[in-house]
Amino acid sequence: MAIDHLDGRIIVLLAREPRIGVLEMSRRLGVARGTVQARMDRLQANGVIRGFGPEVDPAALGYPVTAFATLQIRQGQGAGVRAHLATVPEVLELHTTTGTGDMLCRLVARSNADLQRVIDRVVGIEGIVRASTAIVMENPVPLRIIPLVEQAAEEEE
Amino acid sequence: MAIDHLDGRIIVLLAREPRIGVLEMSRRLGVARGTVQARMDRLQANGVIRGFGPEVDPAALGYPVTAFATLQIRQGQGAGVRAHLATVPEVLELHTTTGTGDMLCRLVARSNADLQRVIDRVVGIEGIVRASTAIVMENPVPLRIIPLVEQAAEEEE
DNA sequence: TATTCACTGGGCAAAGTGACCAGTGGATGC
DNA sequence: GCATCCACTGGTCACTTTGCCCAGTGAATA
Repeated sequence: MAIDHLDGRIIVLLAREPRIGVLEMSRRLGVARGTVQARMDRLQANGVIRGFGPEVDPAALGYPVTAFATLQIRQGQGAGVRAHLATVPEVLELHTTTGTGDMLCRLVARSNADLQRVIDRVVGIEGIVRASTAIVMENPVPLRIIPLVEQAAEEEE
Repeated sequence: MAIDHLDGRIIVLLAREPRIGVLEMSRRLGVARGTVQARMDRLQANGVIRGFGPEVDPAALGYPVTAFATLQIRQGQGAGVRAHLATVPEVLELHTTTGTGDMLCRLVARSNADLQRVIDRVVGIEGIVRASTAIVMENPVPLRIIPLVEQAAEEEE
């Protein structure tokens, strides 16, 4: 789906001040309220904006340790491993990737010691051949989308 | 920060129906409006809820390819590399991890072919010794937080 | 030329918001 | 035992925003 400049400004504005209302947005952007409303409906209908869920900080919840685990899966065991990992709350994200039948998952834990428990639970299923874990120290670029939105909006001018 | 059962229910409710208002939440949860309001203020003040930014789907924006790149950095060049990667819109996320002075970054691209351009741009700076990239095929567990919130809430009953 | 489409600017009732208030019950400290 | 603190309740208030409607305009398209 193509995004124009106004769409881009709407998304960026939403990202910067999420609690802003449609009326206030229309004032800031200098367009009619109905326009903003229609654009937002379209963006959501097209799946560009998936939702407005609360961004929860795992660290504030007591899970300050983040790690990425690369898993090597035995042929044909992928489905079982996926289902297993989905049941572990500390698995925040799971991807299957190219390479030697690998998966990559994002984990959190209460401490470095606790991470051992999480990993034990993660690998506690048939089908995982090998797991290698990298603990996150810093997060210089937290998950972001604004630069990409701006680029996408410019390309459709 | 400790989270109790009511906090947990508030977050889960918000995650499921993000556009819900304080009044409607208080009705669903069976508590007074002021209580929900006070809890939300506290959750945000404590950083548990970071915000309510729109969740934008890169695929819908025209970037359907996701990849993770592991970068090996030459000693002492970390700062420069970080700054460089922050300027690349396709870099959605960057972590420094344990291991041999490594970084892990999440990339998106318009196609597999376009990924080459993105990677060239990523590694186009002094200080990156080696980059290995894994392309994401499936995403069986998209970034989620609800199970963790529920676990954290139960532990504080 | 006729039609379609996005946008404007306006108006309406209904609902939600932020801000208050007094009252209640439980836990804590003296 | 008693006073104090705190979170919660249930209510009010003025104000703003929402969702929904409308007719009119200008640009692009058939």
